[in-house]
Amino acid sequence: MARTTVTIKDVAREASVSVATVSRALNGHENVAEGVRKHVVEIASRLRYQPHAAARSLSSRSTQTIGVVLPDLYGEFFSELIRGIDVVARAHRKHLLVSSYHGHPEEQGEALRAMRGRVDGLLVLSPYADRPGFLTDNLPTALPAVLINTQLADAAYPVLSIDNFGGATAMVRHLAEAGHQRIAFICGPEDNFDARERLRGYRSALAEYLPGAEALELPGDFDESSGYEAGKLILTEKQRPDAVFAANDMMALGCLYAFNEAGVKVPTDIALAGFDDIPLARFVHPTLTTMRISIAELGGLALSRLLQAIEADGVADLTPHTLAPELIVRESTLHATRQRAKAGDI
Amino acid sequence: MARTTVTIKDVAREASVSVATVSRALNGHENVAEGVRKHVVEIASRLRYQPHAAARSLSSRSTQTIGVVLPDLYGEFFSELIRGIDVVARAHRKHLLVSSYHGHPEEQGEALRAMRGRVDGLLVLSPYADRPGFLTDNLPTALPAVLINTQLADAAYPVLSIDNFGGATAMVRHLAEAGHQRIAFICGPEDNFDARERLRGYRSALAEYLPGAEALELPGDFDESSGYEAGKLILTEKQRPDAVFAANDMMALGCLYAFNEAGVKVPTDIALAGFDDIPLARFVHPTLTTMRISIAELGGLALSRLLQAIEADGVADLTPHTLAPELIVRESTLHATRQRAKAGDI
DNA sequence: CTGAAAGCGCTTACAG
DNA sequence: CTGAAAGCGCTTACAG
Repeated sequence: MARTTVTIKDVAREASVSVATVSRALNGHENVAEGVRKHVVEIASRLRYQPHAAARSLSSRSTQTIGVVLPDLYGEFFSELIRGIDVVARAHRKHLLVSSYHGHPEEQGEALRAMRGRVDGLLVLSPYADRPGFLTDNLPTALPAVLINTQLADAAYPVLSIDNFGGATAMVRHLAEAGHQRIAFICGPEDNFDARERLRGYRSALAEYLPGAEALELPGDFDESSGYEAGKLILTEKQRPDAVFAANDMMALGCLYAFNEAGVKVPTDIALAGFDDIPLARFVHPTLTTMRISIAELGGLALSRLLQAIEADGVADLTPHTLAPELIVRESTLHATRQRAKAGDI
Repeated sequence: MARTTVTIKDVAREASVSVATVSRALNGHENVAEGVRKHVVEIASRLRYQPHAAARSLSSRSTQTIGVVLPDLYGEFFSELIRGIDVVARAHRKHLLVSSYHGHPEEQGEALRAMRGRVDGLLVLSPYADRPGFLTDNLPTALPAVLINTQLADAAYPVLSIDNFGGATAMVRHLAEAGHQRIAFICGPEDNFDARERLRGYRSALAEYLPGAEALELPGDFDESSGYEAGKLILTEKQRPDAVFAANDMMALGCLYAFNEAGVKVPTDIALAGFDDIPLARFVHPTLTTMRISIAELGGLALSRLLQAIEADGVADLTPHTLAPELIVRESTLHATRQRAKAGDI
């Protein structure tokens, strides 16, 4: 295999110059005679020469790639996040090395450590980031990193996140102002930072806007089926809630399905709201009120910040950056008061 | 930055052995005295030594990483595909370098070429794969590759794909057997291989099962909104179809929304079927009849095949492998004849 | 079982 | 503007 591959030496020989000159010519350095440059470029392309990335990385100490370490690669959230990262990466001609670890701290530690020599910086979304020593033990020395949706005791790394707390608060407030008195909440996974923050927002807003109202919290895991189960559970409550706030849209859709099945009308019998504003939120019947968060933007901003840190030779701007979700009112909460849906929705 | 990083030399010095011995000890070679091995391992871990991937790749001629080149990183399909690939990659402790090119042939060519020295093999999903010379011009020499969902004139590379043609045929047959006479089809993007195959299947099955029936093909691009538009268009047909087959579920959902909006009942007034069996297909009302395809499995199989080729030093098994979709009958086509939904659906 | 040395394919001061 | 040489951090025959 190696035999068939052309190296910088082959180009140098063919062009009758030194490998140093080939390197300079191909990398666009100034100090190469124009004629020589052209000649080298031509030979290189004729030979289909492609620099060996590992060799280049080793000597230039730069990989032109960014490591992205996530709990999972699957699902709307990660998919969107990766998309946002990808857009910025492509604009800067960076490669993306992705890694998932599916919830094992050791596995993630390993994933993090294995990044040495592979990437110029790291984007990490980790529920373990706040464990004492986790990051310092596992992040390769001197590798700039930006954390996403993470809580961090000390500001050792830049953190970019969604204001889930504020978003949940705003939704509860919307429901309360619409006249709902008994608002149930379908929780997300307990080990999920966003989910915890949304729950915290629900509780806090309940205390603020509906003092004295009892919290009704149903378990959920962000999947439709858990929303479906929660929906069925809600219908068995002796004192049925008049509104349901699901910690994400997928669960809201599952819940909606349970209501449909039972003949319970949304929003006439009960209001329903989600979180995320996934594309389908506007295609279900009734259309779903939700909080819009721009996951792609989050990913893009995180990478931009990381790129800055890399440029600055590892010196990062540690100011935390928080993205505010936007309330999107649609049909599913439009009963009590006559609010109008936002324009722009189909 | 470089200063703070510990290399194999540091470990060797600290352990009072040669770098060669450190290398052998850490890589689990047999020919190292047990005591020495332990000692070296201990020093290495105390120093938090982590081998530099680029250096290792360069000398061992192996990167332990797989390149995944896709049109896009976003959406249900790619997300699932990456997930399937990820599972197998993790099992084999391979890293994943992902790359998207959003429809530009030149950009994809560049992405492909840039893989030299970064990966041990390539998984590629490309609409340009059948262009003469595209692959040979751009695939780094001697890099094993497996193509996904691609048509290839010559069997130069292994190809793994979904039997979209067969799936579409089966769906049309299902609709025809249920008594539908006039079946409309909402197409996917023209440059999409799966979409073209499904269209081909629709046409072929129409000719076979409903000879004489007129084909009614609506444009679409796999997004909900195009399905919504197609749905509205269908309702304006002077001779309204009694069934609609959308080239994917997302469009079927958009179409369903248009029908709902117009007060047209599914399946009473018109039957509706999709393709893909996305999770939401069973959560809409009515639940959606569709063809289930296991994208994750496709990705996993593709990587397994690639891993084999790499093991075999680039000698690949060129037998094409095709995954058959499975017909999932749900409520949206359950009018004309009294078929029962498959068990296992919520 | 161990070390010295060559080599992987580049880049980059250093001279000229 | 150009080349010879050192070096990036590893691995792996080759001797011993």
